[in-house]
Amino acid sequence: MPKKEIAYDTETTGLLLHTRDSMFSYSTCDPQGKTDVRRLDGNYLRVRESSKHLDNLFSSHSYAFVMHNAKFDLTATEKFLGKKIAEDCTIHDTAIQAHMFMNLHPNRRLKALGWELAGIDMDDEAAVKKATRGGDYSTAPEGIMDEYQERDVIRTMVLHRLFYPRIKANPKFREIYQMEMDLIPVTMRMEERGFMLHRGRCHKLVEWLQAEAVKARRELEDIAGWKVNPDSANQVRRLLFVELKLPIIKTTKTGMPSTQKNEVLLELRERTKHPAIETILKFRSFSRGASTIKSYLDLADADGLLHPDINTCAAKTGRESCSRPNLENVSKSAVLLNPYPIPARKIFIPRPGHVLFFIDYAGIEMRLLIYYSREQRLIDLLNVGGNPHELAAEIFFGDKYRSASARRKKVLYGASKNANFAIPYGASAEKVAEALGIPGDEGRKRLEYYRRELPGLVSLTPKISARVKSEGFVETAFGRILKVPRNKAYIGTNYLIQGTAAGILKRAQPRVHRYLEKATGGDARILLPIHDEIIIEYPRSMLKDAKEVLCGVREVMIDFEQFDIPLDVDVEMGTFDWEHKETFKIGD
DNA sequence: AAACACGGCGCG
DNA sequence: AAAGCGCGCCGTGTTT
Repeated sequence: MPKKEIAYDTETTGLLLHTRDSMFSYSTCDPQGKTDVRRLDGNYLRVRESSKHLDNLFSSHSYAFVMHNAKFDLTATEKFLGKKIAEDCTIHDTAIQAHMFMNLHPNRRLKALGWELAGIDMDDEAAVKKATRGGDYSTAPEGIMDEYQERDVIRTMVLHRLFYPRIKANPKFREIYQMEMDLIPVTMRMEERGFMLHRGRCHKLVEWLQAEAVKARRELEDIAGWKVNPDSANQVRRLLFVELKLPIIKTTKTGMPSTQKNEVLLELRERTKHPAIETILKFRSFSRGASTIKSYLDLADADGLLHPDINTCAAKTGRESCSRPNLENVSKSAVLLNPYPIPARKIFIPRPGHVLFFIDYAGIEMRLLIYYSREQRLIDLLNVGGNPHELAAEIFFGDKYRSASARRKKVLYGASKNANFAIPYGASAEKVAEALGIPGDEGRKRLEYYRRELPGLVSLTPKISARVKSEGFVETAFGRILKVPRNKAYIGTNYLIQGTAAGILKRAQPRVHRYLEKATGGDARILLPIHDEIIIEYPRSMLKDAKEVLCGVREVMIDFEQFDIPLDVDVEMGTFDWEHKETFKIGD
């Protein structure tokens, strides 16, 4: 039986649904534009009446719910009703619909789209903001909220009627949209489960970092002779480039001398050895680390669990993002070029009785570059398990590479790998030479030879760029259209690779979720996706089966018929925390 | 007090 | 003309 489409929107006291906030009202709108606003607060009779209505709405299974950011409304509703609903209800998401046609749009908020696409005035939001004055929306006068909520469901229904027919009309779009809808309940279970913090370790680390930051700041003040704030780029500029007269290495987009770490401070440290540089590097790293970890503590629930907001359709390329907190950028203990790394991954631990598994796609970026380049020699190489960077090293350095010592080989291999990534993205001969660590004219020759050997990779960006200039978009292997700014056509290569990798991981997640459900009864669960990897929490009691289970996970992750290159994953296990990983062999 | 732009920085 | 791109979050400093 066809379901009746109904727009649905919830109002909550804030954004942290798994810790402090909750839903206090909701609204609906039918296809004829008839709206209904109901409060879940106030007197007992009203609460009882609305709760019953809400429960019936989701129990009847006769509606298709149209939402803008469905994951949020579904989470709020599940929390309120105290039961799972996401898996069995039919949903639409106008934020995801909008992304499919407007991936470059800077602000896909409901209000903005309603105004731009349907001329619906945004004054209702201003009225609510004014009425609440810093408090949450449950404190606004109900009359003002009624108007606001009515308009929001109308906006949602209008957007749906605008976008959805265009999706329905195109089989590829239908598949992509369905994939996005399938990802929503799976993502909800990750957010709900949460990632556990070791709070004792957090406190210790914060204390140490704060003390170190204070020390570094004092050292800097002694060197400078005034109270320079190392967090102020302006003050650091004055110290380094006016008072100490150090050379300006690069400028910011507004033309000011830059003081950033990788390209400026580390270079200045190398060149001048000035002690001020060291204290700035220390202070910035330690103080940033302290406030980041404090924010983790602040966001954790009573059990020490972090429940991030995983936005499944955030980036212009179709990638996901993560916030409150962002668990995609938790710093590692050691990273090339970082003299003062913060070991933040040590404070993330598996739940008691569990271990972590990290499953990441092996070399997916290079594999996709090769796939899109149509360079048959490299496609064949991947299919026999060869290493494209090894081949690149032989092309660049020939016998000099083959007969080098193991130590020297490593250096040449690393350089070749860098150049091998630079070239398909359109690097100039100068940049290739720089990557290889050889003079410019020599680089030109090597690149010429590389072009004769592997023309596909060299012409990849020029080809994509020409296409972007004429069409304004790239199309991934899954048929997703990604608009690319025409005045920066060369970034099309990046959009294509990043967007395709995102499509792979997004399709993998529901498969892995279902597989783990079947194989472990849901005892092993996905905690988080991070662009080309997923983190799984796995019960120790089932470790004897882990090899087999992870083989199954691998199978479903690499099963994509649209590619004529093979995909593969690397598996690591963390018994202690997110930092300490060891290779986990699943092969025979 | 709140909103914004900017520079800076972590990850993939 | 070009080794690239994508995020979220922090603190500073200014504007409203």
